[in-house]
Amino acid sequence: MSRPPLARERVLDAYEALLIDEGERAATIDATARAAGVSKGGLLYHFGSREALEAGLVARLNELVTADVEAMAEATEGPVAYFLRTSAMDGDPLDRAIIAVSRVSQSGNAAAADALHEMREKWSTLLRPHTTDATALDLVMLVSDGLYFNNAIREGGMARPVPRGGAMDALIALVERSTRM
Amino acid sequence: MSRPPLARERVLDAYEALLIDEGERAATIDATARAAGVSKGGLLYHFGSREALEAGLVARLNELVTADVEAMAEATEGPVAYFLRTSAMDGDPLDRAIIAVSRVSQSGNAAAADALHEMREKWSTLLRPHTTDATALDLVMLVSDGLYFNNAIREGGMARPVPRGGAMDALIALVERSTRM
DNA sequence: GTCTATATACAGATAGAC
DNA sequence: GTCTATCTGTATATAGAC
Repeated sequence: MSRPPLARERVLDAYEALLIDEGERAATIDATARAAGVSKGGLLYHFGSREALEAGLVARLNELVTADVEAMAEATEGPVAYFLRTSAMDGDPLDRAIIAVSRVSQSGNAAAADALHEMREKWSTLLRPHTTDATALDLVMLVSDGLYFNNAIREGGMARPVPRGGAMDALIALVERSTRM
Repeated sequence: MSRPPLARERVLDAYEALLIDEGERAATIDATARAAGVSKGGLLYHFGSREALEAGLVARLNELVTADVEAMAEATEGPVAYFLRTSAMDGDPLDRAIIAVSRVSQSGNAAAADALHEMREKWSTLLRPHTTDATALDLVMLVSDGLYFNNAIREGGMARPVPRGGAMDALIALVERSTRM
């Protein structure tokens, strides 16, 4: 919590952006250093290896998840609506961390995969009392996953198939009609 | 259609498996050649570059999508149920192709991203007449995306959060109650 | 059609100057 | 804390033998 050095955060931001925008192969230490405006050696002072860089991203995700679960529990529109709405918040720090960590997990990083699974567990635990049964919970979780997946595979200038604005409100209403306690 | 050389298909299978199991960074030409049981030079005779390898995978996806859309249109349980059920068919050639191509699309391969979008378009077009409105169609598509996403991020020995067997039947029934014409 | 050998480039990581 | 220089391994791709 003792706020970390600025450069460290800038490096993490750059690495996250590269993972999201250009994929894991493009997110090299070299490219990350350039994007963050430091040299390779400078980066490696903060993160001694590529693995350490990945671990830093996972740690950031865990912090954001903790805050998100707290906010979800207290949301005035209820956890289900809050959960679905925030599953498609493009550019949101949590959403960016999730997409970046899911890219890292695809290379076989077990800690990254575990973090994603634990996040899902926390969400299900919180949402379970607000859904009629296990099937309804499955539905809510899968719609959220679908929103992330679409955020994750979108192309540069291409219009996204994810419902926005009024369409998102309608979707939330439909899911709540189908699943809410 | 004039059936392609066996070695070519084996190379494509190996590349697909590496992308799914170890991610794009591990799916190098060298590793693919080894997994397919040919030398690097042998592989490069069939696919002259990494891009050609990616293009081969996209072509395979397009063929499988065409066949899938036909099967969906004729499914006795109706297209919606067929669509959801086959969205989580682990090990199915189409599902494997989708996951592999989605990995490739993350490195910025535009043809791969386009193929995925066109696939989604074909599915929506076919499903639209079988759903009550645009929101219901969104719901069906997002549940399917969620099923793929979970297939895609699963870990080695880890139990998957995707509904199977009876849970899948229950999910399909719930979605159909909520969305069907 | 498949191989080995090789050229070229780039990735990750270390050493040591400032 | 940040840099440059450098080592080592590995990736893509080509050339040419079989």
